[in-house]
Amino acid sequence: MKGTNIGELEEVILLIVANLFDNAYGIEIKKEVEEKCNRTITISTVHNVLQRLQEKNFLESRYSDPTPERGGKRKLLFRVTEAGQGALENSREMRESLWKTIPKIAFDRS
Amino acid sequence: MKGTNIGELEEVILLIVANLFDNAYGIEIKKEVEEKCNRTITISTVHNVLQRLQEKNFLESRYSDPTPERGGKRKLLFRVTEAGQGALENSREMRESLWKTIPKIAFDRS
DNA sequence: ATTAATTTCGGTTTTGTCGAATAAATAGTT
DNA sequence: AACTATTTATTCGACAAAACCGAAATTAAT
Repeated sequence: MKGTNIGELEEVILLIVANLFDNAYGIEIKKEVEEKCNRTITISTVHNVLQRLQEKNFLESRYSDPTPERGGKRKLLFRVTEAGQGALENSREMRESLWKTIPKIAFDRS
Repeated sequence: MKGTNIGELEEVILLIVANLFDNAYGIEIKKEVEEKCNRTITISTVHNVLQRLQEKNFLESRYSDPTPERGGKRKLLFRVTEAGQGALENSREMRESLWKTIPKIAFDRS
C-alpha cells in the first residue's frame, strides 16, 4: 500500500467515527468497535490507527474541553474528512459491485 | 489478528475468486483485481495472498490439466470454501450495519 | 498525594508488496 | 529426436505497511 489505500481496520474505525459523530474519541471508539464488530481490540491499537488515518487526511481532530468528572481530562475528538468519506464510499461501491457479479453457482457446494 | 481475521486485500481477492468461478488462478486474478479495483498489483502479491487465504481455510485449490497453448502449463485453480463465504458475508453485513446507522449530519460540512 | 480517564511511546506479529528464481509446456532448429 | 528459445505459470526470499499490545506519560478531580 502506497499510503493512500485503506486497511480493513482503518475502514471500520472510519465508519465508527462517523457513527459516533461528535463523541468520537479513543475509548468510546474502542467500545463501539468491540460491540459492533464483536471483536476485542486494545486502546493502543485504536489510537495507532486513528493517528495513521489522520496522517492520510481521512480524519481530522480537535481537543475537547476537560469534563468535570474524576480524571476527566480533555479528549481528542475525531471527525471524518471529505477525503475520508470519499475513501469509504469508494471501497463500499467497489465491494458491492463485486458482490453483484458473483455467479449464483459460485457458492453452491456439491 | 489471530489468523482468523481477514485483511483488505484478502477480502477483494476472495471476492474475485468467487467472481471468476472456475477460472480462478493467479494471472487471471491479477487481471481482474486490476480492472475491477482500478489498482496495480504484482503476480507475486496475488500468489502470496492466495496462499495465506488457503492456510486460513478460506480457499481451496486443485491443479488443472495443462492447456494446449504455448507455455500453457497447468494452473492452480482456487475456489472459495464455506468458511471463506462465511467470512465474506460477515464482513459485508458488519459494514452494511455500520453504514445504516451513520447519522445524516455526520457527513455534512459547514 | 492518590486516583481515574485518556493519550503517547516502543516494540512485535500479520498483511501487503515486489523482484527474481524456478517449473512446465510448446515451437523452432539442428 | 535432442536441444534451446519462448511463453505461461507458480514459488521463494526479502522488506514495508498495517494491526496489534503492554507499559509509560499526561492531565484533571478528589
